[in-house]
Amino acid sequence: MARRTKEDANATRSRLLDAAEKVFLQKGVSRTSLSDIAHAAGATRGAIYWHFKDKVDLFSAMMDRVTLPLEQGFGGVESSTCPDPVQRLRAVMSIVLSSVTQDERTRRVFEIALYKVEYVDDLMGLRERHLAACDAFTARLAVDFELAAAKLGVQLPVTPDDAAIGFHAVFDGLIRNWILGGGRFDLMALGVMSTDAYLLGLGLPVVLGSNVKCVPPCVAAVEGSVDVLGVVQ
Amino acid sequence: MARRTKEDANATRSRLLDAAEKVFLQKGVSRTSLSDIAHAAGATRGAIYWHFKDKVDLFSAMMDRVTLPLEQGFGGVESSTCPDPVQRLRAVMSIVLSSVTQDERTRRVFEIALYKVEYVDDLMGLRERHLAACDAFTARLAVDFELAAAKLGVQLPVTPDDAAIGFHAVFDGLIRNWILGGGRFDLMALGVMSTDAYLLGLGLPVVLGSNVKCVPPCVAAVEGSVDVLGVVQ
DNA sequence: GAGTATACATACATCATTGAATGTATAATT
DNA sequence: AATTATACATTCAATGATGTATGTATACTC
Repeated sequence: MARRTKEDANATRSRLLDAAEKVFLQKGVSRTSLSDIAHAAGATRGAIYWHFKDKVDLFSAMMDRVTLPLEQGFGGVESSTCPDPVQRLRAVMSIVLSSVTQDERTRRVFEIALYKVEYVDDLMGLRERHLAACDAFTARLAVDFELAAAKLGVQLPVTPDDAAIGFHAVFDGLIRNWILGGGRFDLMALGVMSTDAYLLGLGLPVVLGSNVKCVPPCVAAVEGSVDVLGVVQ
Repeated sequence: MARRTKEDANATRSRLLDAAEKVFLQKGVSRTSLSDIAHAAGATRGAIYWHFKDKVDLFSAMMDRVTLPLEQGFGGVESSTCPDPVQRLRAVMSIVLSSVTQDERTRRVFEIALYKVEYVDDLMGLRERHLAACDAFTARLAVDFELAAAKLGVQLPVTPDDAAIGFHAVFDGLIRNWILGGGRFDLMALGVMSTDAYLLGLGLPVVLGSNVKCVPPCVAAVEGSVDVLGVVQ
């Protein structure tokens, strides 16, 4: 065929990424050939090799479409908009869960990242990046745990770091099982209850299942909230 | 070569499974060829095709070596040996965590199941089986949550089923992150603390981090304890 | 309006993997 | 002791998948 305008090219790129999402989810990353993706996008492998270096590059771009805006929006819950550290912890959790439940693309990419790809070789870089994001996320959580304990004058039974790891594990596990089961339970409701129970058990005063306050408006728009990669696994 | 004795054949089969574990962990399931495994086992593909139908069959056999004994030993924590439902919940969790931390093979196979395989096509049967085990596991947890609430005369803030899902999510998430990070934190200690905090937050009386009692002797032997598949994801 | 870079499509060569077919030496059976 | 089934090893044909090379039509530059 022929050369398209810049917008056409971008549209093609998006169609390729959309197709990749679809086919990756169906067949798994390793079992889908570039030909599969090209066909699903109504194009040929030529288009893929023009826009991307190889399959790993394509996969990374697909992930970036979801994770980058989420990493960007990490500041959604700032101390300015949400002064109480405990409520901030609850807000962060709520934001992550809503991004998974509300945004279809986020959910699909999560499912791919969780169950349809093997973290080896070329994809190992992704694992490292993920681990780093995970660390940054728990580090941020740890700060709020420490602030909360100090503010309330309570002594946590564990270090802030450990408290953060456990907190992270709660909704990490919930998200995984929610996706595995195809959304068989109310992720938002159970997520709030479970993390509240955890916080309460650590000695932080929360009313079980009470409304999550100080969630910024951006949550309604779902896009862009908090580092979700740090939650995936 | 020539025909071996029955024991020789079984030894070969075991060596093939050992090699599969090793190579799957290194290269991921889809990227390892049967030739890779055969070579690692000091054999040829002929041996593999003799003992197994194909790669999926080999993979299933490898999983069975770990999961079957664990599914078998589900009764490790019976009401006879552990009469208190809350302590039973803690014991079950403790058993699962110790099997992961103590048994090298279990840990390896968990890592493969979590990060080195794609749940698609042929492997979908495994996903279904896993989901069923997961359901059975949470159903059992739910029973103890209900018994605990009744025995203590407390009203849980959630249904027993939801309490079980959350409980499961806690150490499911912990195990995942522990494996991802290569064992960077004390899984046993953090697992006990986190689940205790969760139970306490739900209104069940536990002393945070107290010793887990009524763990049967079989835990020391690690092998065979509880349905771990229901924990994997 | 000629040339060039762009945005792909098509064609090709290479390589790896698979399943099956066949070979074969020996343990078990009689 | 002859036969047979076993436990593999070896060989073969077929299939894709990949990366690259090349073709080509058109948008853009001058």
